[in-house]
Amino acid sequence: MVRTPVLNVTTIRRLKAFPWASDKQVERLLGQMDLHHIEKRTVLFNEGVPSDSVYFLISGVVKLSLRSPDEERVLVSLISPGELFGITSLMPGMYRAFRSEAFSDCWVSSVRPEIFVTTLLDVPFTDFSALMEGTVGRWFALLYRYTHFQGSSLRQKLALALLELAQKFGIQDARGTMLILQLTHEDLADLVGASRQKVTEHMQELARQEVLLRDGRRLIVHPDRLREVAGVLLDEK
Amino acid sequence: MVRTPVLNVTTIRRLKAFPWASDKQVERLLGQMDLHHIEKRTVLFNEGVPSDSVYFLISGVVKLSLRSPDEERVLVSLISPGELFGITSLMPGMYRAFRSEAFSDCWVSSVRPEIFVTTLLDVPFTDFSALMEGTVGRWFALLYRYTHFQGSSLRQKLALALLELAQKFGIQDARGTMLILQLTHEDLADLVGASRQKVTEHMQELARQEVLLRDGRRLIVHPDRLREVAGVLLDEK
DNA sequence: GCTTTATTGTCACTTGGGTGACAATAAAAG
DNA sequence: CTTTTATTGTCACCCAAGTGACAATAAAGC
Repeated sequence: MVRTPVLNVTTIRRLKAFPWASDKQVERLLGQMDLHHIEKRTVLFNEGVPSDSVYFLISGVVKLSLRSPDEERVLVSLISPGELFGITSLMPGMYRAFRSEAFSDCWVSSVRPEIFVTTLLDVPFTDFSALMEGTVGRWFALLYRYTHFQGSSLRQKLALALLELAQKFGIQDARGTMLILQLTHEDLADLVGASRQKVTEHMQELARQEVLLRDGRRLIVHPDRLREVAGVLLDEK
Repeated sequence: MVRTPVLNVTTIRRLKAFPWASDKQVERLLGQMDLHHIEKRTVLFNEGVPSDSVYFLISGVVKLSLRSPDEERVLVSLISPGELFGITSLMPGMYRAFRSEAFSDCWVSSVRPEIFVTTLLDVPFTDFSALMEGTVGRWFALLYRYTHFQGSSLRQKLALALLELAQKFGIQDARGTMLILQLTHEDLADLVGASRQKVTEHMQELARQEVLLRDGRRLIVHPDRLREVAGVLLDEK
């Protein structure tokens, strides 16, 4: 039989979680948190599902992962006791980017993000959430790209990088999405961590397959075909 | 001569920045923001310096980069007009993780993070800042690792990953920092995006060089030597 | 303890992408 | 327009890391 851990202010302090919060705030938060025992290998949430809870790890280890284009699993991070995770739920309308599963037997607690924020910070959740999206949302997009670089070929990395550029710098054009940016192959190489020469080769290959085309030194890309090449079944905004 | 852009509520709305904020809030914020013209290739801030301002890009393109172990530049991201950047300043005591420089001629505006937060969200900056650190701080650490993976050898990636694990799961031991975690070489391979076999080879090499040692299936590492191997001149917390 | 299963160690072979070198263009600068 | 400089294209060669295959250990289960 497993002994249920005590979840009180002392426990929280020992785990060095929320060091800035007052005892009163922590107590109020604890009153709203539930407690689950999760057996090793159990999946807490999968990538793609709506983000509706913040999780707090009390004991054990939680693993965050995603699947790469070749069906391999990329281990993104291991969560240690005292850490919060699943924090995409602090931004509006987000979906889980990673799968989380118990790496060992765990005790986990969860809260609705609105309660988490309003308890620890005296501010409406929607305001906080919107500010988060406007600020750290970009970091998250970056993290998304970099984690998906793992286990991808140069070709796929290029497609992924161009996709991000298209979202940021693209304007609609009769022939596709035009990037209003003067990018050299060297810039692209620095972006995906490759050599200039190989980028040239792959860009030509992509042009030959009509995934993109060059108008002088401007690029026109086809986001849907890029998505196909990137091999990531991403439905993210 | 360059024409100074008008920075008013209409401009902000056109750039689709802070869509959640009221006209009044935006106006108050604008009153506190300054305006700079930055010429192409000018460095706004370098990695390692204290983060003390939030930046807002009005026009042009800003480039975020870092230098890899082999002195190459990794292009982390290109910022488009309407985006905020330099947001590590929203967390306490942070240093710039990336260099930011003008990729083209730019108009940039900056504010002190305290003013930014208190204007857009009615909450003390220290509270907000602490909550940010406790939540998205982890994302940032991840982003840090992944961006530094670029242009690193497997050996360096392993060192970097082990360093992160030591921070999370390490306890002091007479022989170094012991990881209280049962990690297989396959787990490590998934973490750094490599094959199991090569990880085995490199781990042996690292053990031979006394960067780490194995006690049964537990790892004991030397963070300072790992840092050396990682080749990243990181002084981060 | 003994058997089964998971993990580690080792090696030969293949391959994607790095490197250097140089030609062919295309932009800038004058 | 012409010269200079930056960018793109192409190739041969090399190397780090992936792959498959199997032996050697070490844990875990019984």
